[in-house]
Amino acid sequence: MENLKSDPITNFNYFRPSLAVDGVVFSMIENELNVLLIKRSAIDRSGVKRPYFGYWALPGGFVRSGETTSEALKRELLEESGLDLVKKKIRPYQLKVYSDPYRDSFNFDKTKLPGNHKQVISNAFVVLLPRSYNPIFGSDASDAQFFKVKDVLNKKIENKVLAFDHNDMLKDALMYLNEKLMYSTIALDFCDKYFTVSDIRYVYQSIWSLFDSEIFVELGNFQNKILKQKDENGNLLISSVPADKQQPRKQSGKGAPAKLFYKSSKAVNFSHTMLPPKKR
Amino acid sequence: MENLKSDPITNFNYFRPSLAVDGVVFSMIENELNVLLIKRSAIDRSGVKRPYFGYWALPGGFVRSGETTSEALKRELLEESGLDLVKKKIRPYQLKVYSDPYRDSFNFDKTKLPGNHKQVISNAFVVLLPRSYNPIFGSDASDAQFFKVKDVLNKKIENKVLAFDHNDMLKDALMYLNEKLMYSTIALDFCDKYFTVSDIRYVYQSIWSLFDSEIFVELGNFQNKILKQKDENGNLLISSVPADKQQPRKQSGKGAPAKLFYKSSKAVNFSHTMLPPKKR
DNA sequence: ATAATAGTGTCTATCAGACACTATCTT
DNA sequence: AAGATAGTGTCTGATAGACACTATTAT
Repeated sequence: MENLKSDPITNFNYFRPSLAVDGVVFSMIENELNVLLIKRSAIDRSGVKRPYFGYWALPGGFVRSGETTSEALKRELLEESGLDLVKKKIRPYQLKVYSDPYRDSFNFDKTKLPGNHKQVISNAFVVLLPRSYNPIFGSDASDAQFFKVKDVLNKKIENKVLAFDHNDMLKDALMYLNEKLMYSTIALDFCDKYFTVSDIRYVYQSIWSLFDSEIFVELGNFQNKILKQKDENGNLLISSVPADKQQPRKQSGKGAPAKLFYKSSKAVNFSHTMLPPKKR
Repeated sequence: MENLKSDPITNFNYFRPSLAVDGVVFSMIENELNVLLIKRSAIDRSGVKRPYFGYWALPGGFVRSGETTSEALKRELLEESGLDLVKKKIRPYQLKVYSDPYRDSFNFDKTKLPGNHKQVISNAFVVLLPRSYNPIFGSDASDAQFFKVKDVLNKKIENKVLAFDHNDMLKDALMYLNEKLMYSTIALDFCDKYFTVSDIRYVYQSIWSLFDSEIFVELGNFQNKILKQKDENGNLLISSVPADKQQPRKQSGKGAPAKLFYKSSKAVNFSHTMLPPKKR
């Protein structure tokens, strides 16, 4: 009964679970939504492979004493994948708590008394990386890799599914992202300091496509709308960089070079709606 | 070092915090948003008053072994206030995790080594009660009472503030509610099986008023809009009860009796937007 | 009758979607 | 020149806000 304690007031036994964090780290790579996965490869002292050995999983780990869950996430991401959210000033979004006692089924032994199994409760986060910050992409021999979300959803990964309940976490994170895209300026999290309208448009296009493959975000209408977005004081959401300071194009590609924009400093509390197009 | 454990793989000490739940339970009482609070009155064995003795706090308690956080919340609400979410089929919404090591400052002793203080991590929920389900309201001598949210925000309660970080939880819950009102059909959670359009309108009116006292939800436009809300298959969000089955008015009041409506069974995934009015 | 609430209809400004057209780049 | 992407403008139908007007109740 190692994780049961007696409450001095109630005399009820309450317990101290293992508290974990997991991160659903998204990145736009070549205008497609990708998610960071870590290959599980731990073996314990007695030589036994740990649960879901060889499976891909979301990055994460256990919260330590004196840490917030958000701090734990940042530490684990740095350790497991080299992503430095603090340095890059990237703020993780709290997604949900996953607390089903059976969620870590390998650790759950029904024959034991309550409290004698290891119940792992996880606080999941969503992390959005700006376009240019992708220290992992390319080093293909690594345990940490980005995968196209579409491929993960279609089970086109080793062992088909993710470890534990990480498939649920991914789906919940996508729902979260889909909603936030519509009713906040979170799409700009995927952009660098300077960005083009197309950069934003592809964020919407790629994510909405996951929910409805028919959706097409028309370029003209998107520009018309996004360039006019203002807050209640009339401040524009994005402003174009002065003509003389326009940087050379970032991606060498065909077509005319796009104007560079920057996000208004007031865009934090920017209420804005961008709904998927309805056909007429 | 009672709540430190050694991880067999990493040799890192990780810890097992106390995991709590708290509920921000809202109820529309006389067309105003109210929140359920519990008066803290516990004294421990040695006769010492527990932290924030005499303060009002959100209902909640510790998660037990084998429980999900949501189950713990339901149990605590039943114990502390008699609210039976299971029986009434009311589903709590996960709000956030509060994990600041200093959040329970009375239990935090900076002179002790890390791991030797009691770090309490809480998973907060939002609960919306339907209009007619209010077993507490009226029994004024109780430790559990509903307060007008406006009064709590204006510190018009005993000791002015809530216990712990419950003021933050309340504010976060209001932000959550405000957003969900706009982009989901969550307002109907406050309604009974049969309800009037005014019932819904007052939900919006009272909550939006907390954010902007100028806001006035015009009756005619609200009716025009809400009665036309359809999902992608053309199903109406709410339908009127057939004329012969219209119940007698619930609240005796002035004015014409309102038609009763019911929520479409398909309203769960109903995407709908109801934004606060912009002046013209 | 009067006040209060419920409900419908209409006018108008704004906005979203479709799409034409121009501009600027690479190959 | 051809193809591709960027960006602007216009037409049209839908919608939101303002508000008039009717209906139905209690007092």
